[in-house]
Amino acid sequence: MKRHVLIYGLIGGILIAVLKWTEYRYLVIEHSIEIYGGLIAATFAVLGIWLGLKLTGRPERIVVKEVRVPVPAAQPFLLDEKKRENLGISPRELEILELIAQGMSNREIAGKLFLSENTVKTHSSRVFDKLGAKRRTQAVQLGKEFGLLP
Amino acid sequence: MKRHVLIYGLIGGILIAVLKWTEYRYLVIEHSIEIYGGLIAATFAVLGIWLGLKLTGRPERIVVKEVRVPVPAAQPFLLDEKKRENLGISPRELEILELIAQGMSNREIAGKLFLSENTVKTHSSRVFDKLGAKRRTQAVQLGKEFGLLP
DNA sequence: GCCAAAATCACCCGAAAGGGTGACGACAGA
DNA sequence: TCTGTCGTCACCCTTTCGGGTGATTTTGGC
Repeated sequence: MKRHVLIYGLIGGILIAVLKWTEYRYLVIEHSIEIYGGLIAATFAVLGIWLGLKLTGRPERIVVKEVRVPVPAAQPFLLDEKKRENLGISPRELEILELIAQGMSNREIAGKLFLSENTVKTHSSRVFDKLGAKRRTQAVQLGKEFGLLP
Repeated sequence: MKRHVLIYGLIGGILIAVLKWTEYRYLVIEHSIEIYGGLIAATFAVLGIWLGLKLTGRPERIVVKEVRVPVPAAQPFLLDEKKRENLGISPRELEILELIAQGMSNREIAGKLFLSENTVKTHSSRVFDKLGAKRRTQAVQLGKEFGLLP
């Protein structure tokens, strides 16, 4: 987690240096200040969002205490936290499983979660193993049966 | 978790110090463009972080005690035949899609339906095309949304 | 501060999936 | 009869998956 902040600062510093350098080259042009400011704003906004996403960390999920009460129908789906832990599936792994269930490829998941594709593959492999699935479609099916997916 | 905030603040302070230092060096030459850019950078960084936090914002909500565990509640599921024809999906293609949704591989489907694997692949390719899916997991997801799958 | 679990990433390799094309027979409807 | 759809199958090629192994870094609990 520390690394992200460091990277953030580093990139920020580099950007500042670059901008400063370009500043001297293009300052003569009219309205360049606006462009300069816009660039800074955009980059820092993106970086900030990235940092913010990183900082939010793991999605804490709702814990379900099982009490068997018959209910008519129509549930908004509540994650069976107990089942998840029984199967030894980590929150992150479940997160990957959810994205798989939405039909995303490993590469897309990696992009969405700011991960390398290899990491996504590791997570998915583990979750397949824990679910006893051989394919991602099967993992999704099993995940639904186990109450891990809506 | 608080430590990260502290580190971030620390680095922020260092950055501010550095900026201030450079400010003193160049203030006399170029009129406070650094301050301008720095301010923009800072505000947008903060804004971005805030946005990032808001986007995925959940400050560790936990625990729902005594949750009603829903009983099946008998949702019959009726195939949306109209939708199927709208999409131009043939019955056979839907049959393959259903087996895909159950997590079966092309080979397994071929075995179950006494078909060649190639045939299964053609059917699945066609159904993916008609659904606008690139992957079988996505096809399953879309199939459910379209009311073609339970 | 140490330890275990979790998360991250890399590399290799074989299997599975998917895209594209072409083909052929059956069958229904014009 | 002709045409269009459906179902069937083949071949080639690229991409994606999944298994296996090993490694480092974070994190949380004690």
